[in-house]
Amino acid sequence: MTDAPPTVPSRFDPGALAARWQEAWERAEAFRAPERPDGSERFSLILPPPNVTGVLTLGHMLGGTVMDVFARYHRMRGLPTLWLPGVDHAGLATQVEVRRALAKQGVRFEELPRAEALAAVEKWRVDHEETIGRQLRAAGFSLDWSRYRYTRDPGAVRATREAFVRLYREGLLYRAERMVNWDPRLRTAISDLEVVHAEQNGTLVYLEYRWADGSPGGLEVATVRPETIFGDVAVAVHPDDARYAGLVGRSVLVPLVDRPVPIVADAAIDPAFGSGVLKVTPRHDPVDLELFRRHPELAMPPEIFDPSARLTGEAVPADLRGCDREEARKRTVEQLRAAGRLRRETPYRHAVARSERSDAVIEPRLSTQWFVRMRPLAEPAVRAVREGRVRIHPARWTNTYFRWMEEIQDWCISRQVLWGHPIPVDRCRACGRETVEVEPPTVCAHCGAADLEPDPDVLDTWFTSWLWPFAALGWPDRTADLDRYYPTSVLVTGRDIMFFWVARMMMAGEHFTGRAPFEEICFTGMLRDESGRRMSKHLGNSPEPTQVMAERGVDALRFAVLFPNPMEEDGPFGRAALDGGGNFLTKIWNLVRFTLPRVPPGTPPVEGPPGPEGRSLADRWILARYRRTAEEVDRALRAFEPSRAAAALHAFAWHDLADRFVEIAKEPPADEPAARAARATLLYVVERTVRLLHPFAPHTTEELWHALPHDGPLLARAAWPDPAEAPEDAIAEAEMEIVLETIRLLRNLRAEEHVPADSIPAAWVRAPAATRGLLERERPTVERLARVHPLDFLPPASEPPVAFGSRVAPFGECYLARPAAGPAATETLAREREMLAALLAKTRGRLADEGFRARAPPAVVREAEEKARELADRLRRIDEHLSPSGSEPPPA
RNA sequence: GGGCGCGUAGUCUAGCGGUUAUGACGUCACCCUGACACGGUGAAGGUCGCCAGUUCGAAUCUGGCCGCGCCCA
Repeated sequence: MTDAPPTVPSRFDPGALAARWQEAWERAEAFRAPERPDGSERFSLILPPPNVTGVLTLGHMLGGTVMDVFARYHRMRGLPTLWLPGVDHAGLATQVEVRRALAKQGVRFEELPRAEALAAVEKWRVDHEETIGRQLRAAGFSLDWSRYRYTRDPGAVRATREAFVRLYREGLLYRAERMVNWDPRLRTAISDLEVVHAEQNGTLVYLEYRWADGSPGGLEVATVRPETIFGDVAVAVHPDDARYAGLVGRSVLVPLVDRPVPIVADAAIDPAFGSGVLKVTPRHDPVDLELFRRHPELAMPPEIFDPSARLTGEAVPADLRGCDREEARKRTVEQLRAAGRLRRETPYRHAVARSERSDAVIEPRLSTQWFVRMRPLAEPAVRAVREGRVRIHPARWTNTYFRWMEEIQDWCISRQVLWGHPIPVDRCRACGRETVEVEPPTVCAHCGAADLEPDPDVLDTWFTSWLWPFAALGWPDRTADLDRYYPTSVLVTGRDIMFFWVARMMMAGEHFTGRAPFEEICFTGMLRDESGRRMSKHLGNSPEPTQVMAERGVDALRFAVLFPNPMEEDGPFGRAALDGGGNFLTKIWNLVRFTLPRVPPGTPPVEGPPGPEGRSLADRWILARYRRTAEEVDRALRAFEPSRAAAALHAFAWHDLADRFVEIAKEPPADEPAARAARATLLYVVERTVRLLHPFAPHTTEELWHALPHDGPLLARAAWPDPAEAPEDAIAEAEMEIVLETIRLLRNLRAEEHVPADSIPAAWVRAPAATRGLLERERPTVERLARVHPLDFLPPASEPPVAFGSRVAPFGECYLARPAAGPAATETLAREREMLAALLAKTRGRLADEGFRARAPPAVVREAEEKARELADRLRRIDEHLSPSGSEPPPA
């Protein structure tokens, strides 16, 4: 209840207001999900944990806003709602950051003692964790901080070990020597997904491998990696390649070291590549490795690179040992040239694999790592989507999901880095067997010896992340939260981590809990800058969200990322979008400022729409429009299309409510019941609109709601409006359409006739009785909004007045008295005639078509006939205006 | 190379078989009208990438071509 007339400051200051309400929500624990809620419906989702070391980007703002809209919507609908926050330790990414920071101080991370290195990372983590938390709060996200989790907290540790142990015991984990993607800068294996391929200019080098038996000449072998010749075990040709028929079985000498290797035949060789002879380096090329495995007669290949991809080992000439790949390549080529073994070099464009993390060129490397067998895990995850238990939005990504799942490769999960979850495997020095337990063991499970050596590696961060939807809720324990809020309702994330994370979570969910981890998957688009480039840290074109917030406020930013961006497409973000959001919120602010003085002191909180007593056409119309909008918002939000909901509210609030209804409401009706109804309708629609906008612009609406008569402590916990409480009214909508069209035509005439702004000319409408009745009833509105006076009416059959600007509407004609002498401007009318004539010809053409009459649905034919009749009528009336034979205008 | 998607006013975008193709930004004209100039009113601006086909009817469906983007090799 309000005693004094409530007001809001005339200036909209989004900054101060946001901080105030964020604090109020947190103090009230407004977003704390009930522990043991009643009922069966609930809404839950997890925040995709941002990297603990990073900062929030605008991309996070988009995803977070989408999630917040969903969460706030369902919370207001009364569902127990959990939105769980958390951060990801992002092992490798974090270590890279810390390494870089230390390097600036002249400290080499690799040279620090293990304990010190770990402490440095841990300190970094703690510092940055706070930043992330602050940013998430500043964004206004309605997260349940009481359930905050971190991917290396004790619960996550246990969940990770549990998952590993289960997979191990189920035979879905194995340790094996495989070709992996090796990052020589970070000196660790990484997964296929962390590798990016890019075209690059290189050189194809043609080498001469001379005959081992001393015959003159040799074979020409093309390679882009001459420095790897020391790892060769063979050269290979295609078995059907006539050029080399009969040579298979002979041997050639590896240049520079003159080690003999055999010539083998293999169908995988492309005869068109280079000379059709390929060197075989099994430890450093996946294709070569496969070939090697098909040829058991070949010798075990030598290792020629150390973990930093520097040449090493007996097979490498002493003077090249210790060189990195670039250096080695240069020097090898020089030496080959000097030795006369370099036949030629040609420019060559080829795809180079780089580490996503360090940008280092990947060195394919045969090494011993832990792998997850993915195929058995993929099947249930595919089935969940195929059977419709999980739906992907936009649906077209479903195919991509299936395709990746079908071609899935085993997942390399061991990393040779310091920071992360240690691989929970201990090897017994006594018996050599592995002990794999959830609780860290002290003795060997097989021989009981207390001489255990832990596995030196750590797990890929995603090995914890893929458990997150249930691990963050307490798994492997059967907690109340897990019981209540799992599976989660929806996952919102970017398409870029569909394979990294989404698909793997699906697999983990199905495997460890027997259920898919979410019911819906929503992929958001990517934000692009004003010149259309994708925003990325790399390009430096992604502004810092907190800075953008400082410009127009957090709500403006939320609107800016959401409103112009349909979920399925990448969307532009820039000045225009931000201004669009800010301007809209200013509009809403002023809408409430207009409303407040019209709310009498002591007005109780809005409970429903005002009764029908005294309702004007405009009142009925705005209620009907409001209802349509509220229904569309509900529909869109349930269809996971938040930007459509935002667009519907934007259009309604600005154009129907502010531009039309408020303009009409400025002149209250003379009689008290009607005036009361108008005020009550205004208050009702404005209050409800503020509610509907709350999920999109929570801070601004919270502030405004408190200025309006309200009930309850916070809008964030207030009820979502039921659209059906407002009456539908198709008649009011149709009638109002005629009134607004009349106003538009008269305003149009004013502009065309250059009527001065302060002049109020007379106007006439010639229309059939029903329309005339309607416009007579609404005369004050038309007169005021069109700025004409008086508005009079002409009978339908009357001669049209001459020398007046005129417009022809479907329902009648509008005339405006011109203030000055001179011919009426008829260009617009003539242009309209032209357009209508063309349309009429087209419509008549259709009607003349036998096929159309025979095959089109009768309703469509009838519609066309109606259209033709109406167009002919309007044309006739326009012609009357253009060549008037009419009488003098009636007296003004 | 394989797959997926997208080409609609200067820019971004809605529509995805049947009205005069939607809205925003920008542009032009008029207006500081009593919540808002971060505003109001009005206007201009489009052979819906190109070519065939299906259909009584195509921006919308199909095929081809051209251009662009993304993912996977």
